[in-house]
Amino acid sequence: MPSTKASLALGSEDIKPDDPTDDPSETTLREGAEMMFFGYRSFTQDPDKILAEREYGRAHHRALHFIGRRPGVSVAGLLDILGVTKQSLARVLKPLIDQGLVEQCIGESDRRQRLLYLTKSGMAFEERLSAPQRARLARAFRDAGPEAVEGFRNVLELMMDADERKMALSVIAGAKL
Amino acid sequence: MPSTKASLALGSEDIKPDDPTDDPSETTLREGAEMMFFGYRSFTQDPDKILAEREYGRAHHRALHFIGRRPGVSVAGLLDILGVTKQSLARVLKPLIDQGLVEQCIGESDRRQRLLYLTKSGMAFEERLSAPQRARLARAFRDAGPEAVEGFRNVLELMMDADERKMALSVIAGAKL
DNA sequence: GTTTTATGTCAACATAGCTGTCATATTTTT
DNA sequence: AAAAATATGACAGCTATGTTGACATAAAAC
Repeated sequence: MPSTKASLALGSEDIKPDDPTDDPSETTLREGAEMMFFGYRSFTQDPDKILAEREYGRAHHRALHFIGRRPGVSVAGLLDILGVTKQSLARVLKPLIDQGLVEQCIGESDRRQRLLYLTKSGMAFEERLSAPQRARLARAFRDAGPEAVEGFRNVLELMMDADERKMALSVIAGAKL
Repeated sequence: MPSTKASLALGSEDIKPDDPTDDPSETTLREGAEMMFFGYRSFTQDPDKILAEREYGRAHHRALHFIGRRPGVSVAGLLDILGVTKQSLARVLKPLIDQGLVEQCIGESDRRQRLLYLTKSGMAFEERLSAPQRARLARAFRDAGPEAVEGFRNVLELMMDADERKMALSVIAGAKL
């Protein structure tokens, strides 16, 4: 059984050798899936703690984040990004508006639209939520090195279906939807 | 403004140059956080569809996965891995036991313990859930290449706090908790 | 002027996390 | 042997976040 690459795992499902030119081994895949689970849990834990102080949840952070990223996004645009239903978003958006973190402006070209912006305090709260998360990411990126970051990014990008990838990359790049 | 590295992003928060010897830029961090969000959503979508056929959810998949990974794990051990409360786990575990996917055996050394195992049909269903997820991961890993996979793994690992990392790696390696 | 679109809202439901309390069986400690 | 600690199971009740379907309104498009 020619295993050319030292593997961290001691698991028993490894039915393929770790030949880099071949498909990834079952062990590599299982490890990857478990890293996704544990890594994502760590990734979200900092803002979750802050959100719990008020009566907000992770969905509020996501809305604040993407409104901050795309000031003037329409409700429909935000629905596309978040991938939830109108009602799920409304339940999150309403308290944010009522409590002065998000502002609605009527669209200029289309007055049916409600374009969304963060207020000053919305920006401040979003910053407070994101700061520890970014610090965590910064530490991981710095310690892993730029090549690892590139690999991390590429794997996540390739994990998406074509449509989803197109949408995600356009959001990340800041292009208009 | 010396930016030595072509960046995908057109965003405006980039206040530091992309010097690999320095801390990651704000743009890199924001892109990384957004990739985590979009990537994780893609990662979970395949099993979610299958789970929805029955009255199961993502939590059932996680329980099946880790019981399959560590046959004979105790309830307390599974609670440590999943990081949820006893009540949250019980609500997930009970239907799985009732419907014959998970089996409980009384511990030999400590008869208070209920050691958990997948039944034949539990293994089959877990396999059915994981197959499309692993296929998605395999495609991403193959297309990104082994170095990217290593970077992906390292970044996720470094994202965890020390305690969490220790636990996660011991689970992934299959060591006893 | 009719139709389509963008948005908001209401009711109702499911999943999945949480806390707190209590019960039971078993092991460990005194 | 009695008491304390542990492992598990089960109850009630709360929150957050997702879902569907129906309906209303305002503005745009035809």
